Amino acid sequence: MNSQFGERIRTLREKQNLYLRQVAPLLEMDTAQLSKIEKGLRQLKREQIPILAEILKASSDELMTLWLADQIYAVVKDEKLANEAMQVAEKNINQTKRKK
Amino acid sequence: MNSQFGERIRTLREKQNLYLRQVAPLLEMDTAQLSKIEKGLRQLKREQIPILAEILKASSDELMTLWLADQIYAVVKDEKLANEAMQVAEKNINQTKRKK
DNA sequence: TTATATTTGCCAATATTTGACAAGTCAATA
DNA sequence: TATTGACTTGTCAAATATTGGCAAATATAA
Repeated sequence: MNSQFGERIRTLREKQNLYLRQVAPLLEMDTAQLSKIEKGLRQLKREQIPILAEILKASSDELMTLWLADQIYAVVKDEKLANEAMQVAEKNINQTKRKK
Repeated sequence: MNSQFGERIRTLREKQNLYLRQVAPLLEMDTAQLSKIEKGLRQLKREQIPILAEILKASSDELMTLWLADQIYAVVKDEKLANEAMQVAEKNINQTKRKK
């Protein structure tokens, strides 16, 4: 639970008036799995994000951002040093980028 | 490779003039494993961080922060949306904190 | 060469995540 | 209250990923 990505794709799906039963097969899974994904109990595969974005007529970048944010959140939730760790990580990312 | 945590504990170990062979048994592992951890090829278990901090006479919080930063980095490295995702995640963390 | 420290490669053991299915809840409505 | 449709939940084997342990390789110094 507590999944930004899951909440977002549920909202988008409902906005498109689509049922789980309609969307799930397009992602080659059953409704139970997609239901769990929307509730944050399972992870959508990274490479399926663009596919789902198209189905839901949404921005792939937006969904990818939320999906990544969920992964990060899973690492640091309940950590008292979460913010410090994020700062260090952010620095590393931007340094790596600069080197390219 | 590319592990802040690993680099740091190697530096600390060398500063204490300790060999892998001396430290590894205190963590109940062999030198090969600890070597890989220092090179970022394996992860130290989260619960072993305080133990290692004591051995190296270092700050447990500092090591924990670097360890967490490595986990975050593993998620977002190579992601063009890394920074956006970090911002979203950071917001979630601080909202969760506030609710407590 | 020998000795010591570290590294690397391999693979079985262990742990984690996923896929698939069945059974369950819930709400609407006949 | 029985039925239907949408969604949810639980279970568990299968698929994946990670780790532990060992042996061999490398490196450096004497």
